[in-house]
Parts: sequence; C-alpha cells; structure tokens
Amino acid sequence: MSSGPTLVPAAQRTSRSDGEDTRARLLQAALQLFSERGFAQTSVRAIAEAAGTNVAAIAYHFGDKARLYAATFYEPFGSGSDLIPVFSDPALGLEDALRHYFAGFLEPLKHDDLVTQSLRLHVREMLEPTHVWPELIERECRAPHRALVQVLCRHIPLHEADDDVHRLAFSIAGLVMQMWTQRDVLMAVAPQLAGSGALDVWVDRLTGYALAMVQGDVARRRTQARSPAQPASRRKPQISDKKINA
Amino acid sequence: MSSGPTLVPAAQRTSRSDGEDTRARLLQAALQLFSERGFAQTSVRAIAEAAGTNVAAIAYHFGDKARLYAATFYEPFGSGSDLIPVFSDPALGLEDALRHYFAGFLEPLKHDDLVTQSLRLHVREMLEPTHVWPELIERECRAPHRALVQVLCRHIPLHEADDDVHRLAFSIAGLVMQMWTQRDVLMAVAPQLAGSGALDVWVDRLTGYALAMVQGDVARRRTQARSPAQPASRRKPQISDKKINA
DNA sequence: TGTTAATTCAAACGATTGTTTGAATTGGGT
DNA sequence: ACCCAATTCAAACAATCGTTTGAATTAACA
Repeated sequence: MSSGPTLVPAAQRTSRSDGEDTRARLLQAALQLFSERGFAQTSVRAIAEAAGTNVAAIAYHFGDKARLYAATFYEPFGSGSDLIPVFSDPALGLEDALRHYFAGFLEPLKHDDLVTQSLRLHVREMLEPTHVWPELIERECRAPHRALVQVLCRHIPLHEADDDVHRLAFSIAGLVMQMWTQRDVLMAVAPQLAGSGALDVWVDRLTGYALAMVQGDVARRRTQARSPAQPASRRKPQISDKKINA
Repeated sequence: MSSGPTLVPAAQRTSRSDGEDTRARLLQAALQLFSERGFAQTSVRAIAEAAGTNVAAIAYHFGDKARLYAATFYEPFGSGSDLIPVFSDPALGLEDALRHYFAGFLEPLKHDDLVTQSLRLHVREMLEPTHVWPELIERECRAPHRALVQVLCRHIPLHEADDDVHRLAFSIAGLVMQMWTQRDVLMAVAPQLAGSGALDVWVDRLTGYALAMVQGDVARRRTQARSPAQPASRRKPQISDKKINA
C-alpha cells in the first residue's frame, strides 16, 4: 500500500530535503501543463518527465492525478479573489475602480509566470468544470462577482442588487474573459492588438466600455422608472423570429 | 485495404439506402458528442454506439476520427457567418443592427438542436483550436468580425476601420461569447438569469450595453481629437504596478 | 438464381492511459 | 557502523484509446 506523505511529528521533520523538492517540482510542472492543455489531455507521465522524476512520485506525494490537480488549486499561486481588495476599495471612484479591475486581471497576461498559469487554470475550470469546480465556485466565481456587484451598487446608486446589476457585472466580467480566452481569435482578426504591448490601451478602452455600460444602464433605469410600463424584469423581444431565421 | 465510400458512377447509385443512413446518423451523433465534450474527450466507440452502429463504420464512411470531426464542420448545420446578412443590413439603424446581432446569436441558446450544437462546436473550436481551426478562421472569425466592424464604421461614422473599432467589435463579440461559454458561472452567481426564459431580456440589455460602448467611444474620439496629446494608439497606464501587486 | 459490390460487424492490434508493485537508494538517528 | 524510515525508480498492471482486419450480411443486377 502507498502510505503517501506520511504524517511524521514535526520534530523529526529533518529528513532528506529532496522530498519536498520533487513535490514542489511536480506541483509546478503540473500547474504549467494543466493550465496549457487541461486536466484530461495532460498525462501523468508528461508531468513526471517535466518535473524530472518518475510517475510513481505522483502517487507517492499526491495519491493520484485528480488530487495532484486539486493541489494545484489549493497551493496559493494566485487567484482572482486576490484582486477583490484592489478594485473594491470604497474610496475609489467608479472609473478608478473599473480601471483597477481590468488592470488587475489583464496584467498577468503580460507574463507567463506562476500567477498567470494559476489564473489560466481557474479560467479553464470556468470554461470546462472538472471535479474541483464545486469547491471553486464560491472563491473564484461568487466572491469576485459579489464584490463587483457591490462596487456597482455603490455608484449607481442602488440599495440592494437587482437582476440588472448582476447582468452588468456578468457582462463586465465577460470583457475580461474575452481577453483571457480569445487571444487566438484576436490574433486572427487584429494581430496588432494581441501583443503584450497593446494591453495597456486595452485596459484603458475596457474601462471606458464598462463605464459607458454602467452609465447607459443608469439612464435606462431613469427612463423606465418614468414609464411604469411592463414589469421591469420581463420585456418582449422586439424583432420577429421570421426575420432572424430568414 | 479499406476503399472508403468508393466513387461509383452516379448512374448506378441505387444501392442499399442504409449506407447514407448510418453516415448521417454518425454525423449527427458526432456533432452532439463533439459539441458537448470536445474532440479529444469523445471516443469513436461512444459515437458509434450513439449512432447505433459499429466503430468500423466510422473508418468506412469517414476514414478516421479526425476526418469525421472535420465533416461535422463542413456539413451545413449552421454557422455564425449565416447571421452576417441579418445584422449587417445597411438599412438598419445602429441599435436595430446590434439587436439583430445579439438576438441572432442568443436565440439558438434557447433550444438544443442541430444549429445549437453546430454553433457550440464552433465556439469550442475558438476556445481550443484543433486541426480544423486554420480552415475556420476566415469563415467563422474574420468574416463576422469584419461585418460587425463595417456596421460600426457606418454608424460612428468612420471612413476606414482603425484599432479602436476592432477593439469595439471584439468586445461586443465578447458579450456573446460570455453567454455561450459561461452559463455554468451565470448559474452559480445568478441562477434566475440563466434560464432560457431570461434570454429575451438579455438581448435587450446586451443591445443597450453595446450601444453605450459605441456611443462612449464616439465621445472619447471627440475629446481626444480636441487634445492632440499623445499618438492615439498608445497611452501609458494610469495606475502604478505597486498598487496592483500589493 | 447466382454474382457482385456495398455495407456492417465482432474481434484483434498496438499504443497510451492511470495506477500499483517491489526493489533500490538515500541520509539522519541510535 | 548499523538501522530504519523516507524517498525514488523501473517494471508491470488493467483499462481504454484509434485503427485495422476479415468474414458475414445485404440488395441490386445478370
């Protein structure tokens, strides 16, 4: 039986230091390969080779492939929720808050370090959830979304979040996701905008887009409040399906 | 040797009709499974079973798995470029054009038919390109993007596309991609907005967002034209990295 | 009715997958 | 110097992958 990284009393924790070393190398190699190719398409042999060790070392240090994958999420290499305090500072104006939001999420795209790989892994998990997804929802999804919703509520202003604020926050997050997931497409349609050097202007423009979206929604709320009309959460489509399917 | 679907003179093309039948069933089963799980994670045995036939039938009708996958792209089940004439009609105002754009791309999300699966397959190919990607770039990426850029240029107005129009078009497309790729996330943060019934309001809001983005960019162009300042395609970031990495 | 080509299928092939095994190696503690 | 637990490794395991094979089945044509 494989005893795994046996729990020895911390007192005699002076054994051969190579142990923690290969564990760390495995973790880093796994993070890189998983973030590049995904869980299913990354073989344990490829990870072991990249880490300069043997496949059995994975079973020894982590148990199996699934737990190694989970470990890459729980080792604090970097996370989207780390950025919450950066953009949700109540002292910031709306434009500055949005600018910090985009700058924080796009800045890792310039490099290819542990933080970038960790975020890419999280993005991949949002696109194609695996067995760790249920435990990531709160920290990587709900928490950043809630923080952005609060920022928006503070500046709209709005006492409590409604559906339209959620739609705004979700769509603003979509601008970030587009940059993270569609770089191949951007390279195909406008390669001059896909380089790392273009990212600063992107932060500037996305901030402008998000700001306009929010202000536009504020205006819509005003005009809709004036005309009681239909229940606000439901409006009939304004184009016929006939024209769409033509 | 396997002769494949041998090219017989169309005159005597009256043989057993079951041939084309299983080919069609394989194609439909492949489309469904590929669009749900992706190329690598879909086994030929699963496809054959779903089509009610044998693995060897795939080799017989399509040669191999890669060519079956490619076939699901070339059989005209539905494509993003089909929607180009719907939203790029010069008679439409900007708001109507954008509304048709979003309505056309979101409407398939209500169903789960061949069109939906085909579009989902194309979306998946944008997220994780396979061997068919090079031949899809033009029809599924560049063409719709170019059409949207033209619509924007017509209404800004602008004689020829510049980087900022490309950024606008790419970001507007991002609003659609968000709806296609992040439904799990939406279900986690605002489940009441993730159902099929909520899509009509989504079309309305996304139209508003895109309209505000365009109008905001027009305003930015005016103020930037007034102050010659720095070369328009390059602006320095306005927040320090120190604060970001804090 | 017998022939022929198109089509389908069960079975097997080699390669790769994740996992397990048992022996070899290492280095600190008695 | 010896011992022992921690660590590493080559090898083998069963399962699954995409593909190939060769025989069985079918239906049109002579």
